[in-house]
Amino acid sequence: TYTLNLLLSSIVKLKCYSAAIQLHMKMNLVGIEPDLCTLTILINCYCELGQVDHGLCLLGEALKRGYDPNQKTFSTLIKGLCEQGKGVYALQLFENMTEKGIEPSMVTLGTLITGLCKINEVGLALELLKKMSNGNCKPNGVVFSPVIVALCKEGSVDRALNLFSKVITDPSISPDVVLYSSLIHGLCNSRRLSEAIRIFDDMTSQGISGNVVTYNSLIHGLLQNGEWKEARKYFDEMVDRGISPNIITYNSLIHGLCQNGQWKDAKIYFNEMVNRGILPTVRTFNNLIDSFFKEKKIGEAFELFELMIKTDQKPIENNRCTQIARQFQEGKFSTTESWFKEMQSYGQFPD
RNA sequence: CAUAAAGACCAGGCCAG
Repeated sequence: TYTLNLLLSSIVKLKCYSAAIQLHMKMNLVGIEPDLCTLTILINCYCELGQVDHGLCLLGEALKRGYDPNQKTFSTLIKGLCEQGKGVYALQLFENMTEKGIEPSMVTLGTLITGLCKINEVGLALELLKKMSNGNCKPNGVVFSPVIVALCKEGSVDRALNLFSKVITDPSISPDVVLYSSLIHGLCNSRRLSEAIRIFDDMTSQGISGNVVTYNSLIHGLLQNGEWKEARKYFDEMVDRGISPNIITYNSLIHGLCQNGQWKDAKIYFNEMVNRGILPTVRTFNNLIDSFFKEKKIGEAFELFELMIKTDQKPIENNRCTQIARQFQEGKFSTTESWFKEMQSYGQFPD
């Protein structure tokens, strides 16, 4: 059974959920009995396949076999219920487990809070947090970041700020880089960059250093706000501090620089990224190609389009620049009129 | 601490407004 679980676990890591379920059924026929861990893995599989009901049946099976479902079993189900939009049932299950004498762990609480936030039930999440902070087990820092993210997303940035200041002044909670980054990201997306930077500086002075995600949010936010020089400053700072930019950094940077008309720099970063061994994704290509078309750099755009195809990437369908590039490929722009027309759809007039 | 559970970052298209 131990070996079976090991195997199931790696199958799940590959996201082959139905394969895992089938394997379990076969092994069951051969007489290998599932333990609680097996069942928890399978519950997760059913949840991922959108079949929470089957997951609940497995909880029943666990009970029938005399197993005591633990925090992990319940967390898995709670997550599944939330992902199906059944936040109320998730809350019920959370309360049920408490009644049964299984103390929810921080992870269980975090799972529930995250699940509720992701289905726009921030209200329920906040209510639950309030109840929990009056109880015996105080929420840790982790459970607050999904709430902050959700509040920002729904536009209640000020409420997020409020909650954040309560959290960081609470002596029983030690804020971490994720908590700060969540707020920084929310502020960036609301174009409140000076506040984002202030929080970033606060974080640094608290001895918490930003990581690649923190910098990504800032760089992206600055670029969306037209502050591309600032964005490059943070990019340099990040590299100076020994933080390696990742594909998301480069995609944000390239896209943002293009939007700000800095396509030459964008191309430099594209080359830098390749030199660093970071493989451009189809997004990277699309951003650059799109921008080259807009800049009427047809040759460069087409060169990249071919490079994209050479390096494995499938062009994005339903996309203006893919369509135009294809038509180039097929030699459809033999007439100036057709080209003219296509380029007009870009809001540009060919020279 | 083991085989199972929680938080932050990137383009476009479509639909809704």
